[in-house]
Amino acid sequence: MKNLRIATFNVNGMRARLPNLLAWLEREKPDIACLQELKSVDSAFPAAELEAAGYGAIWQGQSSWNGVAILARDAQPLESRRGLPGDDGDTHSRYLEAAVHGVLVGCLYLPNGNPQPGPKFDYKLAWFERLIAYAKDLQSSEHPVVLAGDYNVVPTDLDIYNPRSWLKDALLQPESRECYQRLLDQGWTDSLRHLYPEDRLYTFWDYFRQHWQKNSGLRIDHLLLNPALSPYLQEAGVDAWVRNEPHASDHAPTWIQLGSRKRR
DNA sequence: ATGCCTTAGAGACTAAGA
Repeated sequence: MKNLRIATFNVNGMRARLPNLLAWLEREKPDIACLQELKSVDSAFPAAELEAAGYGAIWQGQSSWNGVAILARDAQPLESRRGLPGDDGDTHSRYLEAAVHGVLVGCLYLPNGNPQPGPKFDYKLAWFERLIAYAKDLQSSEHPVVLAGDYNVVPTDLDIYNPRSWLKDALLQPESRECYQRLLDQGWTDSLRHLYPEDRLYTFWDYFRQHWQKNSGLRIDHLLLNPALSPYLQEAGVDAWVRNEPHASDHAPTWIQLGSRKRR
């Protein structure tokens, strides 16, 4: 495995965030970037600007909400799937998958699920079940696979500054956490948690109550590796500086560095 | 229970986010 950096970044509006996105790509130069919450239609995707920055892309847009994309540095992602199987009536743009730089990359935007209980929470859990069912074959694949994106799940209380005011939120519900754990139990590696088992690492800080300034964050953007890929995990982190920029998304890019197989 | 803030897209506001 050659050195490869794979990142996931919920941009929260592609149009509003394009300058921030380009500045991040220029500085960090990820080889692969999974984007979520484009909030714009396919025809508005800034393919030319990304091309000029050195990135090929595929995207699945949607007006106003959702939307996912996969960017590849000096390459064109080879699309292998758009949309999860299991519900032909699901119109949300939340899953895109491609072969890039020798890795199969699943880019996902899992439903938020608020308010709960209610139909949105039901949709979240149903979508999660479809992901778990679909991920089973990817997990056992002999090809390297990463499932990267905004999972909208705070896996444990270590992944949030203080759960107290979030106890009724869909991101912390036992059902949401149970789904995430059941996905991991298939044999996926949660990259950041694997490398930093006891650290408080956040990927999202909401716009309210000066949560960024107080580092009141949540870890909800995850990169999951199958056993064919996990031996090559070398480093992982969060580009928190992006969250501190003017006009920032409420998420920061989260990344892994792959390289030669780690000695054990 | 809700605001706190920000986005998109419509239309002078609403829905949604997490």
